[in-house]
Amino acid sequence: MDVLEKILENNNIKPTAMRLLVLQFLLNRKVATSLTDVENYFAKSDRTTLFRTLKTFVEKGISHKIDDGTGITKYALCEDNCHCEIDTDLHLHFHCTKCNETVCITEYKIPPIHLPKDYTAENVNLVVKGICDKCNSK
Amino acid sequence: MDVLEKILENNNIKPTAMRLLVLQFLLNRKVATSLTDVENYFAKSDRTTLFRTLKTFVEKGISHKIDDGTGITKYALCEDNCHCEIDTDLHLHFHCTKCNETVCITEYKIPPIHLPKDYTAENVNLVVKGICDKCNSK
DNA sequence: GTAAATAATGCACTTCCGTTGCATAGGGCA
DNA sequence: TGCCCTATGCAACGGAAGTGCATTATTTAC
Repeated sequence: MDVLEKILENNNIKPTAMRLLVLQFLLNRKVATSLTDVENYFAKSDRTTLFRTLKTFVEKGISHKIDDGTGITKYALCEDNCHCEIDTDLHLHFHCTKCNETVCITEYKIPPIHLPKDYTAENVNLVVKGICDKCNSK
Repeated sequence: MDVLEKILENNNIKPTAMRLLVLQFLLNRKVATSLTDVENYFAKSDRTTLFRTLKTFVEKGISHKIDDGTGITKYALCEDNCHCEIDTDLHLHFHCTKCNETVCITEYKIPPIHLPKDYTAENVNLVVKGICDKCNSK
């Protein structure tokens, strides 16, 4: 059986043609992807379908939403060693203001956050903006 | 001269009636404020004017934009001991998922962020979601 | 003081993105 | 084959940010 199909079925997602294509697209991209990105790539398909496909991926846990401060929701598949889908994990995302791409940086961990008394943390979103490695080496 | 006027004039903002009112409103609120919040409070005024007032405040440096992950842009005046308007400062914002309010937490600093090679950080946005002190003590 | 210039305000409208409702198509199963 | 459930596609909605332009207010020049 196809690797892509396996990924979907392992997460209780019926492997339709569209979903396999979107999954492959996300796998090939190393950066966080917006609905519009997917939409532009699959010009033939409907936005709603793609929207719901991404939503399904998030709900089933093979992808996670990223809020990188641009106001546009991004999606990224978690790598094997990335546990971004777990609420208690600390997400570190880097948004390059030059190429406008957002990447999930998994190799550097976020130090624990200290909060004032009586505050309870459920989720942490850390977005660093700046220039990415590719743009810096140009 | 009025304190409010002084604040505006010190930052090269012409102190119009509307701006003074918005400034006062922001001063009284201890939490981050969205355009809609201001709009609802000043029902008589036009949204565009309020939008541009907030924009002016940000441009002139007496307020800063907050992206708390709700998708709605918030604004907050910096307190005297808060340097949120400077790019190099590390912003820590707390969004309560119960009362839906976002506050600027200035008393706890963010540890320095380590990035992979060739990444340059210009700005850091850290949003912690959870339950705030008020909601926790209810 | 009047006129011209500049800035602020208000209204209308646009755009963008996320989202939902509903009808249709497709695939699995009795 | 026929039924059912899910996925898909089309249309439309809604919220929020933002823009263009005419009007009003305020400052500046004469």
